[in-house]
Amino acid sequence: MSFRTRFAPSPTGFLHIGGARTALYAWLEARRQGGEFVLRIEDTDRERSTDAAVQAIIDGMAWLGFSADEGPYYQTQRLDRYREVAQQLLDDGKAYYAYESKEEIDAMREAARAAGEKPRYNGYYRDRNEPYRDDPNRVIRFKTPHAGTVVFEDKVKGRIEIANAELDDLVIFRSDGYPTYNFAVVVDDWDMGITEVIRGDDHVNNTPRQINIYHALGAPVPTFAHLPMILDKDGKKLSKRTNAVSVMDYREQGFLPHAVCNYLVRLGWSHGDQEIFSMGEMASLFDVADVHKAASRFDVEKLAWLNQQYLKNDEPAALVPEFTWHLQRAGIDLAAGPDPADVIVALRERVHTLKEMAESARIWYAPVAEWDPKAVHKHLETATAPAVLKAAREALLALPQWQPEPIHEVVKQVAEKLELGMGKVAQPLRVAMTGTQVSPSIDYTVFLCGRERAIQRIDAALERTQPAA
RNA sequence: GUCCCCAUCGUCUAGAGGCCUAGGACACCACCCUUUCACGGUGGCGACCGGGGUUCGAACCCCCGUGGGGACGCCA
Repeated sequence: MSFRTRFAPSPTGFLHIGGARTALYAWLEARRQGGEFVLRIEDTDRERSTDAAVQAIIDGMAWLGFSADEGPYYQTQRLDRYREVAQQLLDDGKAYYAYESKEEIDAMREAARAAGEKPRYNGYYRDRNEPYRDDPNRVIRFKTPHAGTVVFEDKVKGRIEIANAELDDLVIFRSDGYPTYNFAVVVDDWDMGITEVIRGDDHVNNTPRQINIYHALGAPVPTFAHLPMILDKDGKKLSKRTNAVSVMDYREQGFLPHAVCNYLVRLGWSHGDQEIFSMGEMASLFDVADVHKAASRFDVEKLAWLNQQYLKNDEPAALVPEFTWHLQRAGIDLAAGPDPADVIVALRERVHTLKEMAESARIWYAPVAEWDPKAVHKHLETATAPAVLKAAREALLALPQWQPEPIHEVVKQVAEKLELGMGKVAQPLRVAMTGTQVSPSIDYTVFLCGRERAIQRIDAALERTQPAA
């Protein structure tokens, strides 16, 4: 049978970083195995599910650079099928109706806990064979075997064993007529021919229950791979309050989708000492079976480093669309300045994110916002600055080709002509162009201003110099 | 409380009994490069949770402890 896995989020919010990793791993695994990756929306919780969340999940995946081969399927569109399967279980005597109220069940759990046991349903209606009654508390419960042990070989966790005695008769159909998660997943994964279930390890404890249902249904049991959690920097659960949790938050912060995927794939998995993986390499090298068992912490610093690696090594043109998105977000008028690809070349070694890059780029799209007094004092109010600026102005005006290389020559020639060090020429020019003493290399800084704007800025700077004594 | 799982530098990890004086990466520090800021280069700091076994030999295997996480819903 061909390999099939799936990503099955419940649409109750954005695509968070943990879900993104689960989806990525499942997608990667499907790629390597030459199988399919199915998207299924688990929307049986009608209260919390929204269409907007479904879209957010799909958009998040698309931004990261992958998508489902099949689906999305919606559980709410498969209700008849769940009813049919539940009825079958009822007919086979493998499930039964139960009528306890919430309060009664709470009391049961309380009693079990008081007795030092796991809080469980006591199976009151299990073998009572009472006639069906139309009761508002009516649910369908699954007959979990009393004896025996469920054992499964998890691809990441290894052998996991749980005694059936630890389990109780779980509800598979709620009183509102909707199936519960543990039942719907099994029916879905069976119907959809899923051969490998890849999901978060908060589901390990559900797995034995689900395996019992597979058995009761006579369905083939898929293999399981339970991924450890992602923790925050302090080893705590990722929370909305203190961390960026939505993948789109990472976009907002200026990270490249590719860098996020690369970071995620290295979180709990490795391939020797390799740090940088193209999507293609990931797809051919990644194997869930090699994923770490322990949870790992999210380190934005390393993500930032990875992001810069991509900023530096990607083709600038390939970065332009995402960079443009940030420029626009920063309220920068693209028409008022240079080609974004040139800006990328100038800044990619100096920033870690596209957001920073957009901020730093502002100087070439809008007027100098303010003159740093220290910069002005140190580099403009000097004996040599006026001569430097005048010489540069003249040479730049006459320059046949407005390109970084010739501009660099101009700077060199001015330095030679006035018998000054490069710093004595570059710094005043830099302050003239930017109002600060920090910027990319002087040739690019001038180049990106454009000739007209560069000359204007030199004139403005000249007014701030002190007349040579 | 009960059950399940986990445990190598601050962080991500390599390590599948001798190759380990424990390797790489991020971060940090120093130096070099340099027209600023960076990039880059070189070097440094820095870990096998504790205790028992098994073995000629253990980061790797077993047991106990400790610590951490997860689950115990008519949520998924």
